[in-house]
Amino acid sequence: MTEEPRPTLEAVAARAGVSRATVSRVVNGDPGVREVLAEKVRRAVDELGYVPNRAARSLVTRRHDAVAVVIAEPETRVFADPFFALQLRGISKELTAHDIQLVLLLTEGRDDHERVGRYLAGGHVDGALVFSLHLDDPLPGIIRRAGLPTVFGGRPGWPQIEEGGPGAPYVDCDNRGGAREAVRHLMGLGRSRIAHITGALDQTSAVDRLDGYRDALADVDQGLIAEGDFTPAGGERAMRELLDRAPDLDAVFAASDLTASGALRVLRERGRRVPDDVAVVGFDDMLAVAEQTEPPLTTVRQDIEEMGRLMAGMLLRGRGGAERGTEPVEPAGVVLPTSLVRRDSA
Amino acid sequence: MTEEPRPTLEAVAARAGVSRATVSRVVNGDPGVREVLAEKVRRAVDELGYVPNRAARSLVTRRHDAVAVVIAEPETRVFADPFFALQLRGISKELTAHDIQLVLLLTEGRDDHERVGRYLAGGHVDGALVFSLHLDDPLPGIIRRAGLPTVFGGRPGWPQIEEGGPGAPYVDCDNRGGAREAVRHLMGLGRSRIAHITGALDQTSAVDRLDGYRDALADVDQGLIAEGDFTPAGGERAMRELLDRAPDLDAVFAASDLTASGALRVLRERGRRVPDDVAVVGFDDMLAVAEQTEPPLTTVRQDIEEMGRLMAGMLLRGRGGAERGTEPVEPAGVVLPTSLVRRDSA
DNA sequence: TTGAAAGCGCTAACAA
DNA sequence: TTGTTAGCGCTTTCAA
Repeated sequence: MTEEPRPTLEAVAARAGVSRATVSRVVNGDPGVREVLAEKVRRAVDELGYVPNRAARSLVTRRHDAVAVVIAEPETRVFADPFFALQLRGISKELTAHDIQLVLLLTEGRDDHERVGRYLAGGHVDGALVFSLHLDDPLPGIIRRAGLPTVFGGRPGWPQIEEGGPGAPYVDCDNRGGAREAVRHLMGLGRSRIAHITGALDQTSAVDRLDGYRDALADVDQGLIAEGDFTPAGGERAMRELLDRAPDLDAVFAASDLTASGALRVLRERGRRVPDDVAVVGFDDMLAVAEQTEPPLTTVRQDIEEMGRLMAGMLLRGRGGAERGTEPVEPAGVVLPTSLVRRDSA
Repeated sequence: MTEEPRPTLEAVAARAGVSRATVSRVVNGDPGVREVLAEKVRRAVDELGYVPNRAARSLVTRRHDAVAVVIAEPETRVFADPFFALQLRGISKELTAHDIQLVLLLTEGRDDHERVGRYLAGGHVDGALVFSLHLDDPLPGIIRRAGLPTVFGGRPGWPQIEEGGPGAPYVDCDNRGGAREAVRHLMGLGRSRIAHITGALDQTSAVDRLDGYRDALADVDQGLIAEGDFTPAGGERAMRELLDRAPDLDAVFAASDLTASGALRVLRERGRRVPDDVAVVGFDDMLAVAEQTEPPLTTVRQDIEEMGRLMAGMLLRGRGGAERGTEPVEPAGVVLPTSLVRRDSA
């Protein structure tokens, strides 16, 4: 590693024939510098290829221009789906536009939680974007205690209103509304025995989608609800269960596209035609899945990348948890709309 | 943001009744400190909840304990597959074990290249792990010029041996060997008209898999090769082409599982039974795809997470590009073995 | 509008 | 073995 000493403020100042302070002002866009000098400085910066030393800057400003993205418990099956990739893209775009660095923290298991907690509390980043999948995850608590501005991805599992204060800021899609729309679509198709395969019910998204399903139905036949876990295998299992329990069902709303893909396989295996005998609607609009199933899947789309962008935006605009001074007026959560994408399965 | 001033070395030193230097030594594991004092210091650290200020440390050590992960051109279709998620997991695990931070840099388009180049050259990280998908990507060049230790994910597209020096370090799976094994497996099944749907040929992985296909065959019928692009749609297109051009084919080796899934759909549509009429082998062993196709896909597995871990390991062990002093003796690239996973399609 | 100077919290000689 | 001290490169009062 050839250690070519990179130019410092000092060097730029010397070259431009001004003081370090002036260079600093120009570099940081302080308007109180005569244009003649500013120009000189800019030229010197260019010629020398000067890049500010972030460490030195942080040391005095106590800012880091970096935020942590914490993805908790990325079990293979969950993490490996395109969800986080897209969300990361959205986040990255927004952060990049503001010249903020993205520090990625992946955790699995208790030890990691502690490590992450220490890191976040350690004051190395200016804020955090947190994805916590499970209701009983201790990480959100740890993070809140760290007193760092934070925005959550997905509605957090704990009660939003605490001690009169605002809840934790989060971004989510309208799981409940989307589910409602899916079921209503099936009803519009004339289906009357509409089953639901849930997601993993220790995640708010699954709970909300189940609630949406219930919303849409006048009265719900419990026998038409089977528990899944967002995976194809879970979808298969639940579909078999449903078919045994309620052979007369004529539609299925699955909590995810992956779930639906499993359900479709079982339906095919059992000789039910889709959508003729049984109409199927998924959730997510994961293209790699929804477009590839047999038949292609009608599903509820959520704009995942946009959710990421929004999370980052909220954090940067100071909507992160630990506010300073003025109490936040806006609601804690931002919920993005979903839309139904019609393909062939319903 | 309540700015509770976090304790400094100074504070710990005062509390422990020693000098800052001693505290620093203890914190950094310098053995030359009497156990009595060390213990006192450790207690003070605990009581105060002291966490070293990384900025201050970097400023003097000129190290950052941070590594950049650069993912170039994450077009939706490519980035959204589980590949990077898994690789990131592997990388994250290795870095975490060494208490190194992961700074994620996603790029799309020229402007970003420049920005990334500037960031890497700016000396904010100690090294970089780079995923560049396309042969003509300018990013690798930019990065090498930045003079930062770097390990590439996937065999880089430029010639490995330059001016007698070692090539750029990289980690890849044995694309060529895996392809060879896939084709030989098909031959072992008695197939004689084995077609190949390539990946995007501006990526080395696709080129290497094509070479492997050619290796296995005594003489290759060009009519049995169709160009794909790693997507299902590409697989469909290529499969149609092949079926028209060589209706007598009895096997297909697809450059990826996604490609294979498209091919399977066309085969079904054309009434060819798999594997009876046409045997199909994919590449990647992406579970979400390979286990879900109809029939489940026989494919070549690569251990993606392990590749990530290895990349990080190489970088940390100083095998990154810009060496200091001793010339690296090991070969530039590390190639991980693949293995054939048999399911039902071949 | 500009410059001089005082640190930010830490490590690393060097002395003791 | 421990302490003293001199910066690392930057921002930010404060004076000029």
